[in-house]
Amino acid sequence: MPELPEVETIRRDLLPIVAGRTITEAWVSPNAPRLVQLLPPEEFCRQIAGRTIEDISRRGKYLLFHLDNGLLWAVHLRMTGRLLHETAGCPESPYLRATFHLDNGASLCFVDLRKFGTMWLVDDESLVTAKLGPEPLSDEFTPSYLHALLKRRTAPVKAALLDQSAIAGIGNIYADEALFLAGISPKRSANSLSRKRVGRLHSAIREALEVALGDRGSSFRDYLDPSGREGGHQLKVKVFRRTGLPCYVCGTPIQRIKVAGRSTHFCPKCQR
DNA sequence: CTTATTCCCTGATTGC
DNA sequence: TGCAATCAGGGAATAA
Repeated sequence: MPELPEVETIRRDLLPIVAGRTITEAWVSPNAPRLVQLLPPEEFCRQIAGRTIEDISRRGKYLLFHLDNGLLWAVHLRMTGRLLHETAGCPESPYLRATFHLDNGASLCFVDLRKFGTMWLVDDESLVTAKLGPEPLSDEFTPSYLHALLKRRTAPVKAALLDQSAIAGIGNIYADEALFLAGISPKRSANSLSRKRVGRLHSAIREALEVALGDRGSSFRDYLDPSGREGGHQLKVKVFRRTGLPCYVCGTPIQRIKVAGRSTHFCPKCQR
């Protein structure tokens, strides 16, 4: 599940190898009817062909390719999407959903087992990212912002962290990790946290994301970088998918419960 | 406005 | 062992 650290790793890897490259031909699988949003797939392919990639940015979990005529190619990998860079065409795969051939013979190959991934070709970024909250690693994301946000919510604090309109880019892995680092139970109602605890949570969110970014993200099941390599942070998580294993701090077995409809891992002793 | 639920999709996992 | 039911999960849509 690519979250902010994984998507940012993809962005950083791809930028130097595709910036300045022109997409010579695009193909979308007829077996991926929901992949391309807002445009018929044929029209999407026709419009993106001939465009040069000038830059790549990221907003939350969205990867944004800036094209030479001002159009934006936005990609969301959702659960199982991968954007692979191949130097000699896309290998056969039953899960290959779209291909983008470049003018140097390389290709970007969109592979997505579960077909939840989506992409857009738009002239206005806000058509895709308008509802997103601030970037958690930006100056805009302050302890005061987080405090005000949590104060008006009665849902569990984890639900607030997963809400992309509140904070952009946190998913199930880093919500659990941040709450462990902050020593806060994922079940706690968001508005019950003191300002001091919110301050700790703010730092913990940044810590969890920055360390994971340094490890090139986490590969629990599906995530691979553009070269097909795994990230490294799955080996360092404190609670995520460590159900029954001892907490690194106190030795108490890590518990798994459902919060906000998502499996949630936490230490019942360290997180109150 | 917020919150809870359902749906999409398919391989992996669980349960009888 | 075998096969069916359930799970996993981001986010849109829907309902309350």
